[in-house]
Amino acid sequence: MPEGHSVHRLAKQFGSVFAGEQLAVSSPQGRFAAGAALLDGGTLLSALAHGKQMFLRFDGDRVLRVHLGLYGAWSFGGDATFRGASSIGAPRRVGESEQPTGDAGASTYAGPPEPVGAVRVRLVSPHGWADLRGPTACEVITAAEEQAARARLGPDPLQPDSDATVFVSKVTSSITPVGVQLMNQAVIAGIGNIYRAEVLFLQGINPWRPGKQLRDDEAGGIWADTVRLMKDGVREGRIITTTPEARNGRPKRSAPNYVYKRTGEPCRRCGTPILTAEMAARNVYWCPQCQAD
DNA sequence: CGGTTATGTATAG
DNA sequence: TATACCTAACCGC
Repeated sequence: MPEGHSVHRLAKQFGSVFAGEQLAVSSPQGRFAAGAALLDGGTLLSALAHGKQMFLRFDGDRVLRVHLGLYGAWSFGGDATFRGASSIGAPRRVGESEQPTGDAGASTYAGPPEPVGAVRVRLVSPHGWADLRGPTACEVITAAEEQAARARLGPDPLQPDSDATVFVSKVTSSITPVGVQLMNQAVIAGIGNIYRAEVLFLQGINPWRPGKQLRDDEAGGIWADTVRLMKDGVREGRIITTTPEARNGRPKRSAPNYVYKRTGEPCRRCGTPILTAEMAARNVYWCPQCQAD
């Protein structure tokens, strides 16, 4: 998926283009017909991202909980109030940016297009539309259930009131490798496979090191760098972790990351070939020199 | 056109 | 640890 930064961009977008609007909700694909009927005609009050989950709060104690999973994505279109709205979700290539959607920001908006492909949910306001494809989770819950779902998540580096000490104490109290813990959404909410690899490289920490062997300041460094990287991700709409110097003058898209998906290629800092291994069913990447342990 | 791949998670065993 | 979920782009034939 789409790591946490994408979900925060989505929540912002829903808040700016749909909040306060009455929405027609449907499920062109049919798999969400019952849930769509519950929401149809409701007014969107607010949108919130916590980690990789998004909560769209409607009036009448109705909340649409969406988790994009590995392949989910939203696309948008509409009149001038939708200017800048992009398709946000699972990119298909490393470093890919969000794609402008068909008629987002059109000066003459004539309503939503015929649904293309498997559209699980379609939201339509007087000003535009949003289509959701391929989510892992998509359900209508209550505000109380939203609170319960959020209580199962760890602190989100992108929420200003998140408590870094909660993350630090969790990660340092378990012998589980730090690279496994960073993918555990109950430890820190929003990190995915790219941020895991990149933040551990930047902090010079081997993914296999047990959490208990991290000093508090090392865990705090992981948190602080994750906040920085994910804020950059929200701003850019892509995960760019390399500095211009590390890219050696090359464009961001050709060298966006230090280690992610660079198996066998030379480390951008020391030239040592990047290693990869399976860790908790996902590929982890690291530089054996810069992240000796 | 079929096989592969993906920034994720839940569940079974 | 393995598999299911179930979408779309990409690649090789």
